[in-house]
Amino acid sequence: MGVTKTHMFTVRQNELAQVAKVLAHPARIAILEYISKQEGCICNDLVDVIGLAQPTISQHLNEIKKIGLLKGTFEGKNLCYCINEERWEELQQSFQVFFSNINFNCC
Amino acid sequence: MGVTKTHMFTVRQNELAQVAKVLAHPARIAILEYISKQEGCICNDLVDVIGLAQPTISQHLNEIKKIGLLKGTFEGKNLCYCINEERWEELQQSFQVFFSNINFNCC
DNA sequence: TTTTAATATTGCAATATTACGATGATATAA
DNA sequence: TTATATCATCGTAATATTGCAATATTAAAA
Repeated sequence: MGVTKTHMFTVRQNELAQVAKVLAHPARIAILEYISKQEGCICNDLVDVIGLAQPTISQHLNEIKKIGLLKGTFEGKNLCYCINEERWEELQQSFQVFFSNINFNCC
Repeated sequence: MGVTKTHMFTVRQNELAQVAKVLAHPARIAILEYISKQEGCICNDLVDVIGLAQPTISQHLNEIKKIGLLKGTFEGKNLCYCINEERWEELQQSFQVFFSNINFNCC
C-alpha cells in the first residue's frame, strides 16, 4: 500500500505530521538554516552551498514552500526569498504545544 | 534513487531530520498523544484506539522506539511502556533550538 | 532579437515507507 | 499440556520519496 490513512486522524495530527515531513530531510533543514544565516534574502547560491543538483534543490524548496515557510519572488530569473516569519512562529508554536502536552506518569 | 545523501550534511542536521521523520506520520503523533493522555503505562489497547492493524501499530511503535522515545518492557505478552522523559525533553530542546535560531532579515 | 543565466518541470531509476495477512514467539489461563 | 491472548517478524503489494539528466520557461543582458 504505502498510502497513509489520513482520515483516521485529526486535522491537527495530520498537519503536524505534514510539517514534520518537510523537516524530515537534512537537505531541507540545511536549506532553512542557510537562509536563516544570511543577512537578507537568498538569491541564487543555494545549489553551490548545499551540494545537490539544481532540480533536486528546486524540489526541496517546493516542499518547504508548500507549507508556507517561504516568501518572496519565485518566478523566472533571480529568485529571491526568505523565511515567512508568521508561518515560522506558527509552526514553532505547534511543536511547542505538542512537546509540552505530554505526561510522564510512568512505569 | 530515493536514497538520502546524508554524508553531505552535519550529524545534527541528520539527527534532527531523523526525529522529524518519526513525527512525520499522523499515526505516530496519535500514538504519542494517546500514551501521554494515560494515567500510567500503556498496555494492549493501542490497536483498538488507533484503528490500524496490529502489525502496522507494531511497526510504528518500532520507529518511535528507534529514536529512544519509549521505555518499558517490550517482550512477550502484555507489553507495557510509556514515554522516556529524558529523551523527550532532549528532542524538545533540539526543536526549540532549531526554531529559535532563525533570522528574519527579509525582503 | 539573440544570447545567457537562473529556476521550473518532466521523466525515470533506485530506494523507502505504509499497510496488512500469515505466521512465529512468548507468557498466562484453563 | 493445551488453549488463548498479545506482540513481533516476514513477505509482499501499493505508493511515496529522492535524485538527477534532459528539457522548458523566464527575464534580463548584449
